[in-house]
Amino acid sequence: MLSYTEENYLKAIYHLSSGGEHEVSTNSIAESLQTKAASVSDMLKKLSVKELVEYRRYKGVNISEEGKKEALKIIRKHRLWEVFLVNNLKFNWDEVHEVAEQLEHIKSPLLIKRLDEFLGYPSFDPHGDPIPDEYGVIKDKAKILLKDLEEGNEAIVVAVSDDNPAFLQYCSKLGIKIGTPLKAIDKLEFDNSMQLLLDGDQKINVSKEVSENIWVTD
Amino acid sequence: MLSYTEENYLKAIYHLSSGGEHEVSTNSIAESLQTKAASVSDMLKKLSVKELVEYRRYKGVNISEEGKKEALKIIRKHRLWEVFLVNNLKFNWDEVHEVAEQLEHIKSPLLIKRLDEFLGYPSFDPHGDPIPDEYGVIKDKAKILLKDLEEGNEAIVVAVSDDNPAFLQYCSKLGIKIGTPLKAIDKLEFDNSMQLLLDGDQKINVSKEVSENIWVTD
DNA sequence: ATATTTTTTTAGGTTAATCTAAATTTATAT
DNA sequence: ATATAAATTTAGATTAACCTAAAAAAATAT
Repeated sequence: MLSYTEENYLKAIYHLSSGGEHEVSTNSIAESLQTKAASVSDMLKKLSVKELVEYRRYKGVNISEEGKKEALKIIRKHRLWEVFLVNNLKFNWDEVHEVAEQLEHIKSPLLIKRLDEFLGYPSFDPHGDPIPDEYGVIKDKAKILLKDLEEGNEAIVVAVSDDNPAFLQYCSKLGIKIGTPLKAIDKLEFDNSMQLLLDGDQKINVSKEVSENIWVTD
Repeated sequence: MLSYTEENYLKAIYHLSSGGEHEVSTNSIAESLQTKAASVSDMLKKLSVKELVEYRRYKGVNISEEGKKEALKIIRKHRLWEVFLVNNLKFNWDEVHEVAEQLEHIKSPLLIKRLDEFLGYPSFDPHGDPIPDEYGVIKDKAKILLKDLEEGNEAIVVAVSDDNPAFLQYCSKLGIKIGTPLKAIDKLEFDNSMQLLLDGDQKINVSKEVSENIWVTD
């Protein structure tokens, strides 16, 4: 049985490795979990003994297949709960992350099976992130970062970063949500901001920070 | 902010004192939480410093007003989640306690407000226990233990103990649920068992253990 | 009333998860 | 190629929650 803390480490490692493809550094884990590198070193040894990661001192870690399976279980729970909070409990999309961070650790396979059923087997959470199925399989849409959308091209918003409430509130204010059609009018060199046409009528300017946290279909 | 453990202690003390009326002994807390008396002594000192209980060495504890408030918040959450699990996720009444023991510790006032709303402001959980309102006020029905129902008297099942799945499964098997009408036909001296007429047609015999875990309206 | 039993507390230790500071390894820059 | 910087690990503490064993207090039984 994994502890709350072990689950959080696995989730962080999974995300930092973009699903297990890359090696992850001790410092990046520490930063992501708001803790110290020394604490991470300790935990990596522990996860390594449990064969959830492959760890060589000073060389970073790779998540193992078993570790990935565990991470995906937690991510599945997190995203299903987010759907519940938004669809059924009328939470705004900026209010769900923190609560889902708690709910994702509830241990009950039956609960998740029934919640999934209750929600109608959703494929995406309120921020456009794909929900792994019960076997951990993710069926995601092809997407690119808004900042990489070329000038003149049109696209549709399919996902946004989920962990910064202020960012999500700002998106709402701008009128950006999942499904919003937009066009890249102009990209400004000096500050890397972008001019966008939203919904075919509204012209807005978004900073680099914003365009790096929104994904669109090409 | 209370820890998971502190919350469990407060809840146990509240229940053992039947809502703050009685003094609670160290040993009874230890037994109820499946831990050792030494651990309880430590925790009581801690809760006492936080003024959640009034504690005098060797004299047991009384829960304070503040402690009672916290306990009721947790009990409210526990019971609301049980309603959700049974009404919406189709859990059986014997499957909800363990999961609710986890869910009750989720910290989000908005979540509970919205859950309550979503559920239609229920007053009782699936085992007939009253759900404290947002101010901690409990409106319970008058009820007596089935074992105290006098021979010849009729009554209706209004509550059952919630924490033993095997007991709840047995009740289901016997046909005992909330709302079941019954009549005390006979009380047997030698083993303290009772003969009951269920739903006006079915004759069953229940042990002392069973009749001490069912409440009825007199 | 005193001895015995029971209950409770204290003393001292363990484990998981954290930390700081120092040591070590790896990476980078001249 | 070697010095410096950066990243990482180790060493050693700390805290919360637990434990066992011994001591102390309270309850009980003769």
